[in-house]
Amino acid sequence: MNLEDIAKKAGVSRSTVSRVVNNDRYVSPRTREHVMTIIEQENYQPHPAARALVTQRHQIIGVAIPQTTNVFFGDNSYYPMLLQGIAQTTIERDYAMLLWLAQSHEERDDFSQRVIRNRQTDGLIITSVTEEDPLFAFLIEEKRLFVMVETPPRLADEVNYVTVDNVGATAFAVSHLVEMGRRRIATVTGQLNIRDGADRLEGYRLGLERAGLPIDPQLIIPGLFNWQSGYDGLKRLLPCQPDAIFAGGDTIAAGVIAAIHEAGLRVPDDIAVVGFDDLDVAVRTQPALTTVRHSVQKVGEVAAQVLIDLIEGRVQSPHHVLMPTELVVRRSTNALVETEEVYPILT
Amino acid sequence: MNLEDIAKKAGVSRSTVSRVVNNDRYVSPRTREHVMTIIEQENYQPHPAARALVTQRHQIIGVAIPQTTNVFFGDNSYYPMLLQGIAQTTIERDYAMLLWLAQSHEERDDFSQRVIRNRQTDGLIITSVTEEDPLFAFLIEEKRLFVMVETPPRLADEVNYVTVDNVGATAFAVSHLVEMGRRRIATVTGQLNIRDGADRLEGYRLGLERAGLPIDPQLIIPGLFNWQSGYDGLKRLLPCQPDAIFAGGDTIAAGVIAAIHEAGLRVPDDIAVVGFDDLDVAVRTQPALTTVRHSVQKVGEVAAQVLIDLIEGRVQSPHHVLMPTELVVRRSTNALVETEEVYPILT
DNA sequence: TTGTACGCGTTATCAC
DNA sequence: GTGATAACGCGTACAA
Repeated sequence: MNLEDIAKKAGVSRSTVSRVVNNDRYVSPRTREHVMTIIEQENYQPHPAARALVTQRHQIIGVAIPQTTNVFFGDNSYYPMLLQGIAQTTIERDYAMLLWLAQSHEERDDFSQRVIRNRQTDGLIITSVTEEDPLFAFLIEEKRLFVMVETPPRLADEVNYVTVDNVGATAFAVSHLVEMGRRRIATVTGQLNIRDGADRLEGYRLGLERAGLPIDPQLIIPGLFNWQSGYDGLKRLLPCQPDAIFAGGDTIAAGVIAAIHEAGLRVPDDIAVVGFDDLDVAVRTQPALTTVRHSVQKVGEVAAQVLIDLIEGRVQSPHHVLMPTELVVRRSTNALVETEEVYPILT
Repeated sequence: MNLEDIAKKAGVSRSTVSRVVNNDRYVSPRTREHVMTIIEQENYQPHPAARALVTQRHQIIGVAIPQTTNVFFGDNSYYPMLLQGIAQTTIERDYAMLLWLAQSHEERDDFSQRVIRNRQTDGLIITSVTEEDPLFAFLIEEKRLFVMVETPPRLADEVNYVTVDNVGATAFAVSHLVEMGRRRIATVTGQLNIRDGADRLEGYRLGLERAGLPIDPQLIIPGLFNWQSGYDGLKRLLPCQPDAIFAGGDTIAAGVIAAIHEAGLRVPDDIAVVGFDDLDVAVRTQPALTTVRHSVQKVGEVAAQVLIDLIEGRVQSPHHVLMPTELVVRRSTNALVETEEVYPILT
């Protein structure tokens, strides 16, 4: 079934059917209705490839995740939530989503090439890009349309992105620890070559500075966004006797808490813990975790909206969005809290 | 840059360039090499829509996950692992992956329609389909090419699928509990309208039967594939004084273990626990979890291989694959085990 | 308001 | 081996 067939059945020309399909104004209500009946009766669908060939639009957006396997499906619901958000928007806007998952670190160049060479998408959403990632460089070089879901490693004012104020939110979280009477505040970071990781470390420093506290390099443990880093990190910190830990992510925080318990110490009495992201795990630690909440799903939604708006020329490049965050205070920093107290973080 | 342009630069016809691009035999080595240089020099890529229009192939496979949001990104790395496996194969076979994520339960019909009506894929991989899922019915009705990654809810001998022997593996796990001296073996199941959930319950029954143990309905708690179900499930089981729990999934098992500890009991001394899947969480419970291991990632890989083989006519429908499983014995059932012992499960 | 005619970039089928 | 040429199914100026 194609335009021609429908046209014949309806006794009109191909163009008229095409107009009906594309909601063109110049069709009389009668013919429109008539053609519509035939279309529905025959369950006709325009052929996407034929349409793409002439419009040069595919109604598909790509999502590229250049992280290695273990990060993607590690103990970590970040990517699924992001994808869910993107999916939401694509459905609303009648697009489809092409997903690119990197396999191993070694094939990074291969992966980038593959994503770039593919021409079946109208634009790209990318995340977790490290500074030296070839994908980023290629996209810039080829002048491709893309939106990042974190602050770009460079060219921040030329690139489209949607992110949260990692620096400000972390500083706010650190201030909270100070308010709770903590003075030896340590941190276990996520990957520092990912912007989110680096920015949170910067926020940690900013928070200490604002409180007039010194920055002790011994209290800064670089890690990855996973449980093990938190666990190992705390063990390394113990000799320095910290009274609070800011973890670069909630899964890190979960590892930290496990290690604190294993050392026979109590949370928050001996060491308070703050995380970032408010993942599922945050309400499941013992005690529940104080953390910075931001909706990863919402970030995904907005990123897809921005990308599609760019594709359809509704907005201009570069386009930047900063999503709001809030501090969710639970018992890992304040034993007196009922279940949780939520404070908006102004940036 | 299109075929025509390349042809002009190379001083040959469009057809010749096309032959070079598609590795046709009937091109002399000289011309092939010559054309190749131009192609690489111009960084030429055939336009996928134009190609799809004539070949009726898109080189894209679709993946549809009709589960609601919370299941997809819940405390559960099943889907990410599956996607990673599928991605691996699509990259190897030079395909791309279109991902469909359902939003809410209510829009299930909408979702199915959307997946079905889209014509940009050459075939579909679907998972977590409940018996009454409209997607399954639509796919059958429209005679679309698809592969399931679990046993189909019906028409099992007509539908392509890749799965593990849930029944046999679970029975084996239950036998292991019996060998360890357990007699009051309870279970907390996953969704019973998903085949994996139902089959594991059947395996539980089979395992008890083989051991000559009675089946006590009070010891069977239906749940979902999540932590909370395990936690709540155990609380309901406590009055029945079970000495072992088979959990329908590892995340359920993690919830079970947490609740056991909260009740002041010990694992495995008072209650032994077995899970299914060997997710990351399995080595992180206290004590580490005995579980049925099967590579979800591998299942994804194979499912994509089967689908692409079907698309390319390398194999015939219906095609069925049963993936191997093994029992990983850790301390949640046997306190004497060093770290783990692995036993293949023959089916 | 409707129809005609052309082009989008390929592959496939012929001649040569 | 190579080169014309006809599809593939659609959108869209332009003519009517």
